[in-house]
Amino acid sequence: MAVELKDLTKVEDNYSKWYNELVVKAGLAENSAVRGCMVIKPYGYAIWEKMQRVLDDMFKATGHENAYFPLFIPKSFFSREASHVEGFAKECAVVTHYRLMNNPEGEGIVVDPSARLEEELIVRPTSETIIWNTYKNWITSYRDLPILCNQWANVVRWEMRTRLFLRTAEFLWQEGHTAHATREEAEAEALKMVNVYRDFAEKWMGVPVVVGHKSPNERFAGAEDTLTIEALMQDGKALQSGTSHFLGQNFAKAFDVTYTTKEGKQEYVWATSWGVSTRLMGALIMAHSDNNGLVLPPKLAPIQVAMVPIYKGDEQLKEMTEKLESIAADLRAKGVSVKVDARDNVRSGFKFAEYELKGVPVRLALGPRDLQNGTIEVARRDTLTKEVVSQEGIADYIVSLLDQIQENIFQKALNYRNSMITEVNTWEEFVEVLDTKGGFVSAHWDGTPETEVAIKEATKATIRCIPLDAVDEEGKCIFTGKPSARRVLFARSY
RNA sequence: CGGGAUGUAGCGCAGUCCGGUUAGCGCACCUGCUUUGGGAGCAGGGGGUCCCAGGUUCGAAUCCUGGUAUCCCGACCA
Repeated sequence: MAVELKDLTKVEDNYSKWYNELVVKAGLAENSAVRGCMVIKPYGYAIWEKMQRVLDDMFKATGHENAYFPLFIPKSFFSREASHVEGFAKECAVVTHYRLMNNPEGEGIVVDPSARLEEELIVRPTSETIIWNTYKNWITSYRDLPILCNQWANVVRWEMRTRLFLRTAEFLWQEGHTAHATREEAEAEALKMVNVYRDFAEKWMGVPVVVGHKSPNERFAGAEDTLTIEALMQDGKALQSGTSHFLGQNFAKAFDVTYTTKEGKQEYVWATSWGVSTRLMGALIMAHSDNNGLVLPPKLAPIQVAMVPIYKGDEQLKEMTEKLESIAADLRAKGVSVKVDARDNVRSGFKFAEYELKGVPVRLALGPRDLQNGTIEVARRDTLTKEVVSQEGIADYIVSLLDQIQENIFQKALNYRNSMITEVNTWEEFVEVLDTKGGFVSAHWDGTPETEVAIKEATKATIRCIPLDAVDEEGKCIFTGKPSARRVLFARSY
């Protein structure tokens, strides 16, 4: 597998190609025979599995349970919440028939026209409606609340244009759906979960994110408030990486979900929903990769340490491999995932390049010279540096090195991200920064949807979020000059 | 759905304009020998409904008509 990555460039369309090439060549995923859908290959899926496990633990630790709801949603459920259906209607896959038959007029198989469903089924683009239709049966009293459920599932959104991991017609995700007795409790839940996402992105993926509110234009269809984590990619575009919605009583009203309070009154239930998807894989790839390929944070890397023997002849191969296996055993005992690569059909230089492409954080190489000196070569993926160290205490050394790499990857991304938040006060500056530098632009906005739309039409930039930690600051909208109370973050985005 | 491009071996492509040997190249794959501290070299070998259907022709990967698929740029993207 000879691999040559093109230069990583900041030029927008080249970056797209580069990204796509990287995803395919690193063995993460590929386009499938089905339009807009992707095949996640074992190496990519291993990363996703690790993400799943960590997130799942975080959900459990915050009191949530897993459940599963149907893939198909009756059309009538789907249309109960007006703004919800409006937001999703244009991208739904619809099941209309339930049977095939042999083609009576020739070869092949055709849809049996007599097997038309009385009511069409929507392949879920998100599960609020089917879940709230179910919650109706689960909730009668304040004693039934809160309900804190999460679902791991696939969903389908028939997008016009798709990109591996970032926007695929089918994608994997988790969606949490909670029901609460009070507005305050539901709002706190939405905030709690967006902070879980922030922790996961920063501590596990090494991707710094800005947490904030979406503007009304960018809000989830059917939500009263949408909280988001926004990450910045290396080409200066933002990526919405996870969202947590306060749904108010919209779905409770649409599905008539009420409960009896302690005082015996009937009240509508308050709701949240929150989700992250395989899009996080895209964020992981685009936040850290370099011209040699992926750079994976140790905490999510399927292989944390790759070991490559340097040898001549079978005897040396055996000798080096044995030594490496014994070091590997020490590392495995400390919970490190290790691959000893004793393949004899590719040369060591090839293996080096391959593990770099795949983003393996640490590579060890052991040759006759090392065996004689009691040393081993340690190469870091994040800095692309190599050093020769003693085999003495190597396992502990590697364990702490992995921590250092995790931290370094995050710091590097954080420094970059911080350097890419630019405050501007005039329209000219705003346009200039977007066109030349990219990244987040912190600017005043008059708070109206009309202005946001106009800015989007003029520059393709949208409000990524109104940061939670935005300080109150009097200013004038860069577009209309009307008064504004705080800055918001604009960016071009995926 | 608009604008542009492409479909030839697992992948990437040449050949198509101007029809004519047995359809070719690189990578990958298989065999052998030599190599091995950063993507090995040499020799040999296997693999093709040239996207599909129809037409023109003595003869079509190549020309014509229709279909279809994919990609890029827009539109779309809670």
